[in-house]
Amino acid sequence: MPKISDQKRAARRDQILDAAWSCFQRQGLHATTMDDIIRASGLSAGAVYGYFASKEDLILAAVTTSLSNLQVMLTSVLACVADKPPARAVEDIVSRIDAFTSRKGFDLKRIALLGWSEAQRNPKLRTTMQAFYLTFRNELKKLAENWRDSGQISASANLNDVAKATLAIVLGFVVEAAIIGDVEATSIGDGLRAFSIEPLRPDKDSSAAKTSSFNLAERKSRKR
Amino acid sequence: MPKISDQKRAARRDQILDAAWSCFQRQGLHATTMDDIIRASGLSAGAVYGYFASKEDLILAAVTTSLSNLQVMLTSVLACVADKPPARAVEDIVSRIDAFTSRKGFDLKRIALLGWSEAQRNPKLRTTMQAFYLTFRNELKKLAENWRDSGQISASANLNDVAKATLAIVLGFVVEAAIIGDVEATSIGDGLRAFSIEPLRPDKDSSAAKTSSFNLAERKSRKR
Amino acid sequence: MPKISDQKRAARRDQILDAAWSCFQRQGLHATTMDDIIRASGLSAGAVYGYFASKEDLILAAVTTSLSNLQVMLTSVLACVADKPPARAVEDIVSRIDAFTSRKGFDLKRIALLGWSEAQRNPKLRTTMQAFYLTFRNELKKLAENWRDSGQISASANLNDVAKATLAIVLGFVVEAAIIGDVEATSIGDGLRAFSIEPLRPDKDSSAAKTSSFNLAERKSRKR
Amino acid sequence: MPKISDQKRAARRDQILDAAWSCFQRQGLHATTMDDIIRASGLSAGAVYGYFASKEDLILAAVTTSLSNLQVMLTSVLACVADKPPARAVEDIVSRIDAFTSRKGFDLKRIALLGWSEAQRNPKLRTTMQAFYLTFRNELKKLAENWRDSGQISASANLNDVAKATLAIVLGFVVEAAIIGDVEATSIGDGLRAFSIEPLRPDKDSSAAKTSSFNLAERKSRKR
DNA sequence: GATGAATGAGTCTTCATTCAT
DNA sequence: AATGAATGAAGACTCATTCAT
Repeated sequence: MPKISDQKRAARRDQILDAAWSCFQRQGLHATTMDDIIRASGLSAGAVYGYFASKEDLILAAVTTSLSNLQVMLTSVLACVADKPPARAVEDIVSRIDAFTSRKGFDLKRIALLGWSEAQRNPKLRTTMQAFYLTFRNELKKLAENWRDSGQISASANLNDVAKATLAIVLGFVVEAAIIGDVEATSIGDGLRAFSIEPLRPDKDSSAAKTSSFNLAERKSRKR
Repeated sequence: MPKISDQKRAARRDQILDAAWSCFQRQGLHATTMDDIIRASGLSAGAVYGYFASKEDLILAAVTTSLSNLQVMLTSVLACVADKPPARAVEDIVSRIDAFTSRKGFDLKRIALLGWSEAQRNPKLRTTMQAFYLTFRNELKKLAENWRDSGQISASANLNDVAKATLAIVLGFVVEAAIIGDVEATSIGDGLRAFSIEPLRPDKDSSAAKTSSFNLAERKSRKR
Repeated sequence: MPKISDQKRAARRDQILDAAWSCFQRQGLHATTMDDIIRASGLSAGAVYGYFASKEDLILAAVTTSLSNLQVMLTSVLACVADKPPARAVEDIVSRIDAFTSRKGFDLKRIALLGWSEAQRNPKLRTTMQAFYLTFRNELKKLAENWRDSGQISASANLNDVAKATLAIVLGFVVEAAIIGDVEATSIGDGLRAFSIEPLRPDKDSSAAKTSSFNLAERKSRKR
Repeated sequence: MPKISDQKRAARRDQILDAAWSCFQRQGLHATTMDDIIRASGLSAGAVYGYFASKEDLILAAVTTSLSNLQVMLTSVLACVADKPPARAVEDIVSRIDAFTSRKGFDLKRIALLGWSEAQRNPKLRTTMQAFYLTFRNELKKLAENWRDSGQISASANLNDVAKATLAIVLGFVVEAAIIGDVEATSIGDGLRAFSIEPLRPDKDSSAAKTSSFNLAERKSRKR
C-alpha cells in the first residue's frame, strides 16, 4: 500500500487531537479513555497508535499544540498592545485569552486547568509549560519597560516583579473564570485601573467601541 | 474492639486524609490508587472504606477539608490586613498562602491546581469551591471598600471589579508559583505597587534595579 | 458474667434465624451478606457468630429449621387426609403448603426454590433434603396404599410410582406458584381430578365451605 | 485482527456460554466467579466482557439460551404427543426433558433449579421465565382439549386447571429428579396412570408388584 | 497501512470473619 | 459474654496496548 501523503498524515493527526481535546474537556485527562478518543476520532485503535505512541504522548502533544497555538495568538496581541497603558493592555490580553479557542468549541480556560494539574506529575509537560510561561512573562517585561519609560508605572519599579504580577493577573483570571465563571476582561481591566494613577476612562460610555478592539459589548450593565 | 471514641475516630479520619494528600500531591488525584492511600495510611482496605465510601468521596473530603482549613487561615489574615494599603495587603495575603500547609509538608499551591482540575468534572466539588471563592472574594470587596474610603484606590472604582482583580492576582500567584516556581509574595506586592500611587518602600529604591530578574533568592533577606 | 439461660439462648437463635430468612427471601442466599443479617437481627457481629460458626452454617440451620417445621405440619395434614380420595388429599396437602409460613410473612414456596438451588452445591444440605423428601414420599406411599385398598386407584398400581408422581405434583405446585404465581391448591385438585374416575365434586357450588377445610374462597371466578 | 465474521462471533459466544454453564452447574450461579468462567472458556477477561457486559448479563443470557433451546425441543415433543393419552403424553414429555441437555454433559434439571432460584431476585429473568412457562402451559392446555374431546379426561374438566396440574407434574419431576435423583419418566407416567381410567399397560401387570420401589434400574428395559 | 479483537495487569470495592477491649 | 472496628483475600470489571489478519 502506498505511503500516505504528509498532508493527509497531518490532517489525521489534527483529527485525533481534536477528538482528544473534545473528550479531555468533557471528562478530564485521566477519566478520558483511549477508547473514548478513538471513537471520537472516527479512526481505529491501531490508527491512533500509529500517530501517538501512548496516551501520555497524546496528552503531551495535545497540551503542547494548544500552547503553541496560544503562543501565536499572544504574540499578536502583545504587538497590538505595546503602546497601551497598563490596565488597558492587561484587559486586552485577557480579553483575547477569554475569546481564544484553539479549536472550535473549546474553552482554553478549562483546558488550562487540566494542563496545569497534569504538569504536576509529568516532568516533560512541566518543562514545556515553564518555557512557555517564561517566554510570555518576558514579553510582559518588555511591556512593563514601555510603561516605565512612558511614566505609567513607577520609574524605579522592578520590571521582573511587574511582569510577575501581570502574569499573575492574567493566569488568575483564567482560574476565576473557569471556576466561578462570572469574570470578564473588563472586570480585570477596571479593577486594575482602580489601583493606578491612570485616570478612569473618560470615554467609558460614549466611545466604548473605539477604546478597545475587543468585545466590550458586555460592559453595559456596569456601575454598582 | 468496642465502640471507638469520637476523638479517635476523627484522628483515624485525619490519618487517612493525610495519607491521601501525601499521595495526591506526589501523583495527582487520579494516578493515585486506593491501594497507595491504604498503604500510606497504614490501615487496611476495609478500614479506609469504613471512613470514606469511595475514592470519589475521599477526594471530595480531602479537597473540602483543605478548603476549610484555608478558610480559617484567610479569615485571620484578612483581619490583620484590613487597614493596610492595597499592595501591602495583597502581599500579606499571598505571603500567608505561600507559607500555608494544611498539613506538614504539603504545598497548598500544588494541591490547589489538582482541586481546580477535578472541579471541572465533579459538580459537587465545583459547587463547594465556588462557594468558597465567592466568600473569599466578598471579603476582598470589603477590603476594597476600606481602600476606597481611605483614598487608596480611585473613589469611583467598581468594588466588585476591584475584588475580582484582586482575587485574580492571588489565584494567579498560586499558578505561577506552582508551575514556574520563582515567584514570591514580595514580587507580587512590589509588582502591584508599581502600578499604584502608593509610594515605593523606602528601602527599595537603591537595590531594585540591580536585582536579578530570575534569581530572587537574594530578596529573601529584605525587610518586609 | 453469668451464663445466659438456655431459653434466652434459643430465643436469640430464633431471632437470628428469623432475620436471616427475612433477608434470604428478599435477596437470595448469596446476595445476602452477613452484615445484612446482623443488622436485621439487631445483634452484633460477634453475637451472631456466637450462635453460628459461619454463613454456611447459618444457611444450613435456616433450611433445616424450615424443613423441620414443615415436617411437623405435613405430619398433621397427612393424618387429616388419610381417608380422603386422591385429588382431595393432594389438594389439601397443597393448600396447607401454600398457606404455610414457618415464620410470619415468609413464603415457603420461594424459600424452597432457594434451598433446592443451594442443595446443588452443598452436600450436607442435599443430604438433609433428600432425607426429608424421602420421608415425605414414604408417607405419600402409605396414602397411596389406602387409595388402592379402597379402590380409588388401580389395584395393580405400583405404589412407589404413585408416591413419586404425587410428590411431583406437590413440588411442581411450589415451582409453578413461585415462578408464575397464578396457581392455587384448587387448580391442582381439580386438574388432577379430571384425570381420574373420581366423579367431579357434586358440592362444588353449594357447599364449598364444608368440602375443604382450607381456603376455597378464591374459587368463585371459575368456570371457563 | 480485523472484523470477525458473525459466525465466528457466535461461536465464541457459545464457547463462553458453554464454559459458564459448566461452572454454574458445578458451583451454582453465585459461587461461580467470572474468573472461573474466564479460565474455563480459554479466553481472556477482556474478551469475555466483550461478549457479555457483566456477570448478571451472562447469567441472563445463559438461562435465556437454555430456555430457548428447551422451547425448541418442547415444541417438537408436543407435536409428537398430541394424540396420546394423558399419562403417556406426560411420560413422553418428561422423558424428553430428562434426556435433554442443551449442551453435552449438562443436566437441564439441575440447571432449572438454579434458574428458578435466580428468578426470585432478578426481575428480567423472572419475566422471561414466566413468559416461557405460560407459553408451555398454553400448549398443555391444547393437549388437554384433545384429551377432553376424546373422552380421556372428564368432559366438564376445567382445561386451565388440567394444564396447571400437568405443568406441576412436569416441573415437580424436575425437582424430584434433581434433589432425590431416583425418579424416571416411567415412574411419573405409571404413577399418573394409576389415578386414571386409562387401562394399565398390557405388559405391566405381571411385574409391577415385584419391582423394587427404589431401584428402578430394571425398568429401563421395559418397552414403552 | 489499517483494523479491531484480544490481552491481562491493575483498579476499586466488598464482605466473611476475627479479636482487642 | 458482647461489641464492632479492623482485616485482607477475593471479586467484578476496565483499559492501554498489541498484533494476527
